[in-house]
Amino acid sequence: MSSKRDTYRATSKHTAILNAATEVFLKSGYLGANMDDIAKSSGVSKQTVYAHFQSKKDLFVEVVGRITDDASSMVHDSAQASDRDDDIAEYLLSYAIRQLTVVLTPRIMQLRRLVIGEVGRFPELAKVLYERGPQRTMKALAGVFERFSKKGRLNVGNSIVAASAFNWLVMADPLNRAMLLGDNAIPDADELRRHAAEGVRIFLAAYGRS
Amino acid sequence: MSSKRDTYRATSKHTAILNAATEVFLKSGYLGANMDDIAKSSGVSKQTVYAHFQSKKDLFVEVVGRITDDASSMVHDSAQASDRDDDIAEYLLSYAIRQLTVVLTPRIMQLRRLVIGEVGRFPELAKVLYERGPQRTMKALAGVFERFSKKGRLNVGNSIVAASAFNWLVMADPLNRAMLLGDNAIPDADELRRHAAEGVRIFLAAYGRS
DNA sequence: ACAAAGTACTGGACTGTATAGTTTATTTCA
DNA sequence: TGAAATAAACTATACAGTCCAGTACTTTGT
Repeated sequence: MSSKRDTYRATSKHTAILNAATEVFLKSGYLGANMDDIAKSSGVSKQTVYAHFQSKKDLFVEVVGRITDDASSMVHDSAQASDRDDDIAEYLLSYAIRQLTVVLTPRIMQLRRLVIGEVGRFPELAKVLYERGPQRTMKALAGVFERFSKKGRLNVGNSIVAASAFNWLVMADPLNRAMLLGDNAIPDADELRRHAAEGVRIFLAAYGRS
Repeated sequence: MSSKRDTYRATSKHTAILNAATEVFLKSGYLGANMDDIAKSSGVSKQTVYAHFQSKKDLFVEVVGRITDDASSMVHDSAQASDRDDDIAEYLLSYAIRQLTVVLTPRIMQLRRLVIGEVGRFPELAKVLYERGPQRTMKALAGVFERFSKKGRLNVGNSIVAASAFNWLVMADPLNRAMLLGDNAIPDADELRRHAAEGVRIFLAAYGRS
């Protein structure tokens, strides 16, 4: 806790450790990872690792927290051009494709697997991943839908319900396939686009106004 | 391999070991589980465990395979009353509720977490889980949809695409919540019914014929 | 029926290895 | 000179898998 900068402990080593630990944990899981490996692969002595992080658990929590944050902002940074009066179908399609493209990467898939496998040991991490992942996405979408709805361009009762429907219409199938079948099951850009388009079509059939 | 019944090795102990191992693996994960615990909790000596199963890996594979099979048949055994000329909405709703009720149990959720966490070490198990889970469901649904479609009561292009859409409209949100937020996030029967109804509504808006 | 022979099982000690975290003596560098 | 870092040895524990000596059960031949 408190501050890692109590004295002049090198920032570069701190991040070197975090980076190495990230790779090791992603590859081997929490129990499978080993602190000697992490130290060696950070180019740092084991003692230094323990100078920067109190324990394996602490290190793991920081690692997962950091990737989760990074991934979350990657998803939500680009584009928020919500209010444009363009074709709604167009808007939803590009939203869907961006979402799919960002989330369906080996790294984020592996993070999900890791966190899900450790729900028992680290329930907090999974909760945070849910909040910064699906939940954050759905809240953002719900806001957009409400605005569209007020302009009479969408017919949405409960905007959160609609957002969840849209989100999972788009994400669920490829996400679940990739989770269980591995990175080879990640669809290519073409398939992604077709899948996203069908999701948009279904959504607009249920919530559209025209 | 070959046969466990080469001689008169007791079936009761075999299943006692499997049952105990199931609990231990579900609770602690693959690496977290420990063969002494499994032996003790089977009421059997460690030597006997190794007489019935060659190694921890073998035992794990059998355990996961067995729960997967059980779960899969639980989902697919009850009801296949497809061709009845009832209300389609009614049919879909009951299908959805049954599916949700069977899958959203702590045991099956924990199995999914376990298998997902071990995709790296045991990719085959995850593949089998996918095939006997979502894939099997979607194939069955696709068959039903095609029949409805031929009778002109549904307007489905690619039946697999439609089946996937329906399946995930119904399953994705509660499944993902429960995966990450734990068993407390499993919705009660009322919530389940409302969620299923909205899924059916969306699906019929896109694929219905009326 | 009965005994001999083989098979299953037990309990516990044992081997070998892995690994989280600590300690110590030494070196680097500001 | 003094904090930060290093390397390497060390502690303590955990655990997969094996070995062994002895007990109990099942089968088979008579």
